[in-house]
Amino acid sequence: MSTDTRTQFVAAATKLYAERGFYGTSLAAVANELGMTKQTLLHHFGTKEKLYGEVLQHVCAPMIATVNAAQTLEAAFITIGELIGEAPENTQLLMRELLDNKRRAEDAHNWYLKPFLDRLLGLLREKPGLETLRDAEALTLIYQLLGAINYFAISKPTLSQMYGTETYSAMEKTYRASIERLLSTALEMQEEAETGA
Amino acid sequence: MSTDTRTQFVAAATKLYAERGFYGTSLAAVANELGMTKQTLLHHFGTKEKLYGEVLQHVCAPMIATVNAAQTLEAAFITIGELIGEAPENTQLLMRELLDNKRRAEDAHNWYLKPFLDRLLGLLREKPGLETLRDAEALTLIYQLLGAINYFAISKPTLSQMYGTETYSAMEKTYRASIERLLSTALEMQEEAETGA
DNA sequence: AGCCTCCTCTACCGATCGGTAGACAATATA
DNA sequence: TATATTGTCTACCGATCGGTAGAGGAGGCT
Repeated sequence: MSTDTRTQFVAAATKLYAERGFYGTSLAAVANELGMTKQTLLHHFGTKEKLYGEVLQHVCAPMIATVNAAQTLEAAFITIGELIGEAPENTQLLMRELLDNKRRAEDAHNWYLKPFLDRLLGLLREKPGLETLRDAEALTLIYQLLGAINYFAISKPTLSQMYGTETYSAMEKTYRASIERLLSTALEMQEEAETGA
Repeated sequence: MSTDTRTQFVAAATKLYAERGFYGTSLAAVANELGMTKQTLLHHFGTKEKLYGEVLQHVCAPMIATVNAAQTLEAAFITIGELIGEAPENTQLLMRELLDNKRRAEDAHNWYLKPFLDRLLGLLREKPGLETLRDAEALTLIYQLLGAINYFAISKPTLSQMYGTETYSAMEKTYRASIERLLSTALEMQEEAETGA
């Protein structure tokens, strides 16, 4: 079975796919990370696409588990932020997938994160006054927050170079508090709009 | 000179780089879009990297011009939203650049959008009470908004597939109003935090 | 012993990659 | 007419791509 070798390959592939993207990462490069040949890699995974599929699942699983365990929307977003901080390369990989999956529309990849989004929608609807929020409004709200978090996460190299690493780490410190304020305010606004309408 | 052929090439390259990324786009594919050979393309641009550089400049220029023309931060974000709506592939391309430029850190590419960000910072500091806002706080605020807008823009295919095109177009309708609310609320919050501290 | 499954390897395939060299036609300049 | 510049082309280069075929070692099972 050698689950060990497989998981090592998946970890190395995650790193490289995140850094260079699917097309920028060769099988030989992934195998080289472990000092092995690409043929060994192919023996375990069959094709490059299948390897990518496993990587995607491996990246999505902890995120889905995290939001499923969260009791409130606020808690969910806090743990999401922590996950991103621990493994920024996962965020990078998912962002690339978001950009690419127009072309792989028919594949199953797209759906890996649907439970994640559905859980966030569910948590949002548990808020008093928002039980009957429609998909469009709820998704809009959640996407604003996800966008703010994820975009910041992938901008580290750019921001560090433009404004210096000191400025960037200062941003990191204020960002979490800022996101929490954004979340609570967005919820209040949404609530008002609902009851007002 | 034949500026015409060059601009045609740049337009075709923009489209393909946005869709497939730098590594997923071959010179032959770009040339094929105009029914020409890759050698003709190379004759005009020298290397693939140089073509990419011109594409990047061509994408950044209208965004910088737009925010420079804007009188207020709100107006700037509204026109940014319109630009993204008109040419979503440009957003896609810039997002890819954001993911990739960790590797091209030393190149000049990264700096194409710095005037854009600096202008937004300047507009933010024109707000009463925010004149002395530090870079970190100001950038955090702006990045949340840019993140929310851009992330939504590149999620169209995914969201359309997951929740249907009707839900997505409903989101599009509410998104702009939602962003404006987010912006005004963020400004209020920031103002309070400043004066309170 | 013999067999079998798992794993890693060398060697190779056709296709495609970015890039080079140089022929040829068209236009402009003199 | 002769020359120079520009633009497009065919033909080719070495490198690398994803993937295939098959040899052979290591260890467990009967």
